[in-house]
Amino acid sequence: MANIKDIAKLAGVSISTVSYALNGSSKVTAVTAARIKAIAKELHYVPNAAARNLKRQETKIIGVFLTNFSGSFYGDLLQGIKEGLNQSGYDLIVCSSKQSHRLLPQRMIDGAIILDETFSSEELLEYANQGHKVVVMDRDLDHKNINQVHLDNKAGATLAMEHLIELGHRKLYVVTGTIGSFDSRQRIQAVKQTVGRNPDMQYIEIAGDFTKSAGVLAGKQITQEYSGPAAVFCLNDEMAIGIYEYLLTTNIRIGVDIHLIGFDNIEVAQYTQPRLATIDYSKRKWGVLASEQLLKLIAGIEVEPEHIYVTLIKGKSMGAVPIIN
Amino acid sequence: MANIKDIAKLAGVSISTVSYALNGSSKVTAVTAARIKAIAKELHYVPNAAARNLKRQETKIIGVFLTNFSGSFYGDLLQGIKEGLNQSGYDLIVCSSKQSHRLLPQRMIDGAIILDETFSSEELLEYANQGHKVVVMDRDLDHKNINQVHLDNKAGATLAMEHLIELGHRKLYVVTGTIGSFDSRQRIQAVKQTVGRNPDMQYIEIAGDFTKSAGVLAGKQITQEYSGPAAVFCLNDEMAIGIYEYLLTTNIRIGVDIHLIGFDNIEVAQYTQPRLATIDYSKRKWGVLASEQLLKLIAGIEVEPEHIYVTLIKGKSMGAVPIIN
DNA sequence: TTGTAAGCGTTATCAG
DNA sequence: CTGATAACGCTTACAA
Repeated sequence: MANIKDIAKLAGVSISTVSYALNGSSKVTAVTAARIKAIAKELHYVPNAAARNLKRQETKIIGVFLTNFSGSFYGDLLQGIKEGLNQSGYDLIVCSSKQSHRLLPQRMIDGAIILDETFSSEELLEYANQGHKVVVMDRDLDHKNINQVHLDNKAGATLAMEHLIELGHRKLYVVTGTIGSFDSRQRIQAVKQTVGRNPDMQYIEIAGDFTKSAGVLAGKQITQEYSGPAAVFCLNDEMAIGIYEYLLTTNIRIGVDIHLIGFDNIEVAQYTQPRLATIDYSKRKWGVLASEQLLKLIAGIEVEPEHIYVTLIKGKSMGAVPIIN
Repeated sequence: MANIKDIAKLAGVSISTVSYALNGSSKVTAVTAARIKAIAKELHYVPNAAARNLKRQETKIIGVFLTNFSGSFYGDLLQGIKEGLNQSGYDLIVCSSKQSHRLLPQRMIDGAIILDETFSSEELLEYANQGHKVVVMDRDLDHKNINQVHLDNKAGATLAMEHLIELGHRKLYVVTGTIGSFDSRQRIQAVKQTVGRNPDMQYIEIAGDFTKSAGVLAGKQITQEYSGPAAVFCLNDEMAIGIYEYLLTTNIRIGVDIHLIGFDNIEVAQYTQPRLATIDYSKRKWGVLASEQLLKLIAGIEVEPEHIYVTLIKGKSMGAVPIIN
């Protein structure tokens, strides 16, 4: 592990000259700079990040925090974030687990992008109070060191609701997300608004938690109570897949007896048969926007909270109710 | 951003006393320690990682490097790695991109787990030569600072081959992975061995790259050449899904006309209809093992390279060839 | 153009 | 039990 001292000794110059040479300062002759660089290369010199970070008071690393690594959900999102950051010379690291929260307050990263329920909002506000920069994608937080980029949940849920109402559905199950989840709450709120405008609708809420197994459970419950066509709005695709999978084991037909619509348009959604109706949005763009917001926050540029637009994807999993005369 | 100096000033003690107190040394009275801790908490003191890393010459962070973030492939694997590491007080960060390679030589991480084709083996060997600790999961590298944990590719490919031969198949397509991929090469080798033992087999290789779109292309080619039942062994599930998806748009029936088997048992494999036959293994265990190997490497404990065992998962995508008399 | 030296925030050795 | 002080490796005024 060579350091600038070693190089200085070998080159017969002082460490500051080495530092200047390696950082391309014009304060040093082209010849000595070349000589120093040659020696550095030969010694396989790599600057020590800890020392440099300590001096510069920044790491040029941004952390993205996820509740977990599973689910095909995050691929494009992370890709988007990475693109945004790399362009500006920042590196991206992805973290998941309570103990890695420390990376932010300990200043191992210059900022954080949060999509992680294991952070409490109090915790985030405290970090923000200490001057740490944060972008949240999964909650609503007002602080000068926090920016937010949200999905347009209200629009998405409303699109889904209007679609199924248009298809004639009047009996509706809604499988909710984790209690306390921002996205879940916003979606439920929009659902209730739409239901409120359609007084002839029967509305049944099933508590879920965004996981596939919650979907399976919901599927069981719905099957047991089955008494004619019903629409099921799962607040994410993962749970819709759970229901789908469960219904395959019964003789209830999806898109005929039970009608399904999800949210997120995850990859598997297109492989189900019939195709899962769902709400789509650009996960990549969501990520790009989040990274941009964080970089602006770090640079001290003020920004407005932003929204990601959503669209309806129709699928045979959500069919029309036959009109009964 | 309070530091120990601030605390020392407020507590009326020296910085070394503060350091001892905060690190729970017995060299300091319980009362002063308590007083110092109280002040630290009040100031929201958090030790600066850069300074600590610089002094300690370690970061207690391990980096996992992936070629990309997409694909539902990595969830369980990362979960396994994380569990292994967290137990030993290490944090996990996940990286992807050429520029983040720097984290290893710059000593921002104490070691790396590689599942990333963007690292050349030469690059890894150079890091190893500099004393950096690495575990590789995607290649074969012999160095005292590198450990390896591989899938039993040979066994997996052989299982797949024996299965399809047993079902009567004599015409075989193999869709390969990325050229130069260790897993792909090992699997092809096993395939060729089995083919060699069955001289009546017709063997056609289609170059792929482990992506779904490569599968779609392969599907097209196979369809064009179609002249009776054939088995297709895709060297990963992702490509098998590509073929599956393409065949759905044709009137060729999977498991009847074209018989498919993949490798990995990714999540979507169970949603295809008919179910995709594939080779399964515990991705979580693979991760746990990799983290254990890395920690041992760091601790200076010698270990043997390890293998992950694989099993065959049958599926209706791979049916029997009707016996023609 | 190059060298000296201070400082980033910790930890740890050595005196007191 | 507590306090100076050096050291970790680097950057950067300031001096020569």
